[in-house]
Amino acid sequence: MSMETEWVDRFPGLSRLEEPVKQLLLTRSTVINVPGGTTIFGPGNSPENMLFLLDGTVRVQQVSDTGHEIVLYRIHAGQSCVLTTACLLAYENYSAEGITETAVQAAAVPRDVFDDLVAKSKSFRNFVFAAFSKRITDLFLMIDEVAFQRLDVRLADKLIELAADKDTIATTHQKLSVELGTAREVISRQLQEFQRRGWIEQSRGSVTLLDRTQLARLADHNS
Amino acid sequence: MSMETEWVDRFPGLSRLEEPVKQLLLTRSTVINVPGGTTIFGPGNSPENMLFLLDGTVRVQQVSDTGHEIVLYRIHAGQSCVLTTACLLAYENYSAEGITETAVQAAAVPRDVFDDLVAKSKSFRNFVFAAFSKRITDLFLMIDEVAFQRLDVRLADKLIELAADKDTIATTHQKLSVELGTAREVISRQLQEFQRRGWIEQSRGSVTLLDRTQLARLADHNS
DNA sequence: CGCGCCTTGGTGACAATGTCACCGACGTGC
DNA sequence: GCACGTCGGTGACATTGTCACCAAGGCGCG
Repeated sequence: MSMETEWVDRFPGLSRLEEPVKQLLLTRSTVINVPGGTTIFGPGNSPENMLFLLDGTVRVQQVSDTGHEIVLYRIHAGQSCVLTTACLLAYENYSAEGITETAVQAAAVPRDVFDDLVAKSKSFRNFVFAAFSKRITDLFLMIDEVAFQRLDVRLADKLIELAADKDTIATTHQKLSVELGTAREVISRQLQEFQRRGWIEQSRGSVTLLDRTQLARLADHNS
Repeated sequence: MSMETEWVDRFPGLSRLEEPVKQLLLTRSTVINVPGGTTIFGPGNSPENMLFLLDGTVRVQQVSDTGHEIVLYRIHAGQSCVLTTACLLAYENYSAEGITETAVQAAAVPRDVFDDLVAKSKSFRNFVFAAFSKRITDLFLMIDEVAFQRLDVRLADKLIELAADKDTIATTHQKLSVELGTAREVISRQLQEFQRRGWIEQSRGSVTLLDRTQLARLADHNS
């Protein structure tokens, strides 16, 4: 019970909203649970609700008409799908899709409630615009990286990001190539080079970081 | 006089707003004129107003910390700087800058008026969110192009875009390389190849399209 | 178990693109 | 005329992308 009545307070960006706004969010939203590996939205599959992620992560990626894939960004617990949903509402024909990477718990807010909140609460407006701004500046950074950053630097950076607090990443060369928008062979060669230097260890379907310091040094060098 | 009182009606996205909203926009905004080549916003230079472009174009580009530059998008007459301005307000430390490519006439709307309009008018909200969505989907497309599209295809596409209705483009290889986020030498080689095929003609500081059909065929082939 | 079949990763050859160093041609200001 | 900066050309080389193909591991199924 307390789960459904207090999720707003556990949401970093929303906890400072006015009390009536919180109540509106709580009473008019539905908490949903989605298993991992589900496609939440994608081409021809627009969601009718705005989602606020309470737990889990959603991966947003894009399939090019050339058949290539690239991961655009991730939505973590405490963030909202506002922009993606808004995009879908405005432009049907875009190719990005959102996939749950883990089991996800989210609060679904209907479109009209969202519009109502934007109209009535200045702090909610700030929250929404801040989310948009953050996303756009992140996309700017991503364009810069894809266009100008060396691949070894980007891979080292991505390995550290994916490892988080663990030392072993359960992933394949293929998945890593989608993360960076490159080819599987290229990832294989770079990982071999990292392994040759003793920075990582590989086995089928997993990469283990041995020397995080050196990886970080490479990643930060030109970032 | 009629210029200052009717710009809202000449603005495609705003002409269908409610009458009171239009009045608010007109009375609380200032029409400004800026010469070409001016940096409207950039690092450490946040504008305090939202701009609605009445005439001219603004080029938004980014300087990487590696020294590379890339053009992110352009704002044309009839569009607004909403998102760029919003971004600047939220995150000071980003590296994009906006430069007027021609003499520009714009309506400047103070931040509090903008906020007021978002609160009061549903159609204005739709206008703003549509602008954000369009920008984000365009950035998605750009990431796809930078990551996966061949350079000859992108260059052919860009040449056609820059030519618009004319046949001769006044630009340098250096500027074209910034448009695509690549190196000047690469542009030089590609243009030589296009010239060898008889598709274009070059002279110092200008490119003339001779066979737009072939260029378009290359550009559309994988787009 | 043996047998397909898919996934995962390795490899070499080659193409496309990026980087670097350097050059000459052109234009501008003095 | 001369110095200087901009513009574009060139060759050598490094990095990255593409393609074709291969071998090992895992999985289901008779």
